[in-house]
Amino acid sequence: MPDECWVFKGQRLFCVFLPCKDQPMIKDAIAGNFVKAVRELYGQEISVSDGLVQKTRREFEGDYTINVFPCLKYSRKKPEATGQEVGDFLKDRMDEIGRFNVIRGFLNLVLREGFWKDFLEKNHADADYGLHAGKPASDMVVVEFSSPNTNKPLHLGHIRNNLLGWSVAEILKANGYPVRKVNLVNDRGIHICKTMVAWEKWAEGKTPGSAGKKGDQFVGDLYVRFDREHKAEVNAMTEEGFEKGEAEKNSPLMITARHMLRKWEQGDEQVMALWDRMNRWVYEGFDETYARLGIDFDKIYYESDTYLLGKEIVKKGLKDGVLFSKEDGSVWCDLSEEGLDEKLLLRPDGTSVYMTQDLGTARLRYDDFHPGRLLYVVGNEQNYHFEVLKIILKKLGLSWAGNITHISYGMVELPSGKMKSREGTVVDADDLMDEMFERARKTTSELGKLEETEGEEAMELFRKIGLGALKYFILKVDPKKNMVFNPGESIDFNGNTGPFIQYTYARIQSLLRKAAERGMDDASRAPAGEAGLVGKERNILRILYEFPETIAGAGEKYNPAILANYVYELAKEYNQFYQEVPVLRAGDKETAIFRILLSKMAGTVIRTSMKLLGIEVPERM
RNA sequence: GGUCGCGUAGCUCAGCCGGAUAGAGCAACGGCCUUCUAAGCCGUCGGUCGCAGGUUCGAAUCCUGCCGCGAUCACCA
Repeated sequence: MPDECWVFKGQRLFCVFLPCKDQPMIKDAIAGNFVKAVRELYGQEISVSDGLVQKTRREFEGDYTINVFPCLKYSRKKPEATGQEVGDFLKDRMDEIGRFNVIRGFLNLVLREGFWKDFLEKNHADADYGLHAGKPASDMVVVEFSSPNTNKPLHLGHIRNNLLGWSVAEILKANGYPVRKVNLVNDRGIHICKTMVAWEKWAEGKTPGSAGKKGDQFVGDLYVRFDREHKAEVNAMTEEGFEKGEAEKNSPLMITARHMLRKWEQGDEQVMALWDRMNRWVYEGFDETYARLGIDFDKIYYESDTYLLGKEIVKKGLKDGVLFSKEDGSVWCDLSEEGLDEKLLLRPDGTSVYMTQDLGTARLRYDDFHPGRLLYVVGNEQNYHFEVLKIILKKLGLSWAGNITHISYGMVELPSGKMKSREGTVVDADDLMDEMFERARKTTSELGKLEETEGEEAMELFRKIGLGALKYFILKVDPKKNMVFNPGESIDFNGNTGPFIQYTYARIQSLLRKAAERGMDDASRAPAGEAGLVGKERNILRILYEFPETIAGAGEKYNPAILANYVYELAKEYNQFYQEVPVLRAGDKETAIFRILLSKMAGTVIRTSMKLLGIEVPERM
C-alpha cells in the first residue's frame, strides 16, 4: 500500500496522502467492520467513504458515530432498529467498543476505557508523538517561499508568505518527507537600478552604517526617493504638454535608470560594484529580519544567476515546434488549446521576461534536487502565472511539470483596504515585531508576572510571546483567504491566540514541576487501574489521538491553519480540564499520576504543534 | 467583458470530500482566585450561513443563475 497517490480532480493533478498508517487507526477498523456488517446483515457491498465514521458530537455520549441513514434502503428497517443491529454486530467483533447508543439514525460508539488508557500509556513518553515515518529521497519536496525584491524591506504581506512557507515545509517534514526550503531573491531589473540611481544622486556617499539604518530600510528609502522625484519630473513634463505615459517612460530619471540597467547587463565594472555593494546592505538587513522571524533556508537562488537559463529552454522549444516566433523576432507560446491567450517568452530584442526566468529556475531546481514535488508559496495575484507556467513546461515535454503546485495565499489587508506604500500604510515587518515585543512586555508587567523573571530571561519571554501572538494570528487563517489586519487594534493575547496556547503549555509545565517535586511523576505506576475516566479526560485523549491525522491533513492541504485550530482546541479543552479536575490533589495517587501523564502528553502535543507553526513555547509565563 | 477566488454573529475567524439544535474568540454584561499559573474557567446577549432556484430522506457544505468584494487577463516581477 503506497503512502500517497496521485489523482486527477478536474484538470489538475493532486497528491493525496493516505492517513497515517504508522499505527492502525480505530476509525479505519470501525469503517471496515461496518462494511462487513452491511454485507453480512443486509447482503450489500458498500465502499468506505471518507466521512463514514465521524467523531461524536460533543452533546452526545460516544467517541465515534456512524450515520446509518444511507443504508436504510438495504436494511429496510427503521433507523433505530438498523442502528441497533449494526451496533450489536460491531460490538461483537471489536473489543475496543464498550457500548453504544442509537439516537435517530445515529449510532454512537463508546470505546472502552482500556482503549484510551492503553493509548496514553503507549504514547505519553514519546516526544515525537504525531510525527510520521521518514520517506525516501525520491519523495523530496522543494518549497520556495519568501522571494523578496531587493528594493524594499519586508512588510506584513511578506510575513504571511514567510510564515506559511516555513510552516508548510516543517509540516511536510513531520509527515516524513525530505524537504528543502529555498528562496529566490529578485536582485536584478529596473527597480534595482532605480535604487542605484537614487544612491548616486542623493545619498552623498552615505551607507547604512553612517546613516544608522538597517541596510534594507536604507535601500528601500532610496527607492521611495526615486519614485517621488520621478513623479515630480512626470508632473512637470505633463504640464509642458507631454502625454502622461510618454512622460513616465522618458523622464530623465527613467532614462538614467534604463541606462544603468543596460550597463548592468553588459557587466560594467562600476555598476556591478555598486550593485553588489547595495545588495549586500539589503541582505544584511534581510538576514536580521529573517533571524528575528525564525525563518531559514537550505538554499538561496539569485535571479542574477538564473535569469538567462530560461532562454535555452525556449530556444529548444522553438526548434521543436512547440513555440513559435513572430516577424519581429519575439517568441510566444500558443495557449489557445487551453482556452487561454498567447504568452510572450522572449522579447524582440531577445531578452527574457518573468515567465522565461521561471521556466529556467524551475528546471534548475529540478536538476538540483530531483524532487517528487516542487511547491511555490506565492500570492494569489500570480495564480494565472503559475497556471501558464505549468502548461508551458508540460508542452515543452518536461514530465515533472505536473509535480509543481502553487501554494496560493490571500492578501493581508487593512480595514481600509490594501496596503499602499504611496499612502504610507504599509506595515513594516521590523516595526510590527518591535510593537509585538513591546506589547508583550507591557501586558506581562500589567499582569504582575515579572516577579521571578528578570533581564535577559524576561526579554526572551517577551520575544516568544510577541512573536507567538503575531505568528498564530496569521497562521490560524486559511491561507487561501484574504485576511484583515487592524493596526489600530493590536493583536490580542487572550482567547484564540498564540499566548493563550503558550500559557496553557507553561501551566502544564508548572504542574509537572510540582509533580516531580512531590515524586508523583513515576510513569511506571500508570495507568490508573479502577477509576473511570471523567469526561474531560476522555475529551483530551480523543483530541490527542487525532494528532497524527491532523498533521497528515495539514500536510495534504498545505494548510498550517488546520494545525493552528487543532492546537487551540486542545489548549481550550485542557484549560477546562485543569479548571474542573484536580490533578495533584486527586483522591488517590493512581488517578493523580494518570492525570499527570495526560497533562504531560498534552504539553508535548502542544509543543510539537506550535513548533510546526514556528512558535516557541515558554516553560513559565 | 473573460477567467479564478471569496461572501457564516457588530468585528476577526472555524465548520464546507452532504448529516443531529451552525461553533470559537474579540467586543458588551454577570459570576469564579485562603486550593495545581485568573494571559484562565463558567454563564448571558448576539445568525434569513450574500440572494434565488435545483439535486437529496437531509444543504452553510454539492450544482446553476444572480448580487457584492477581490485578484488576474503586461514586451512588470
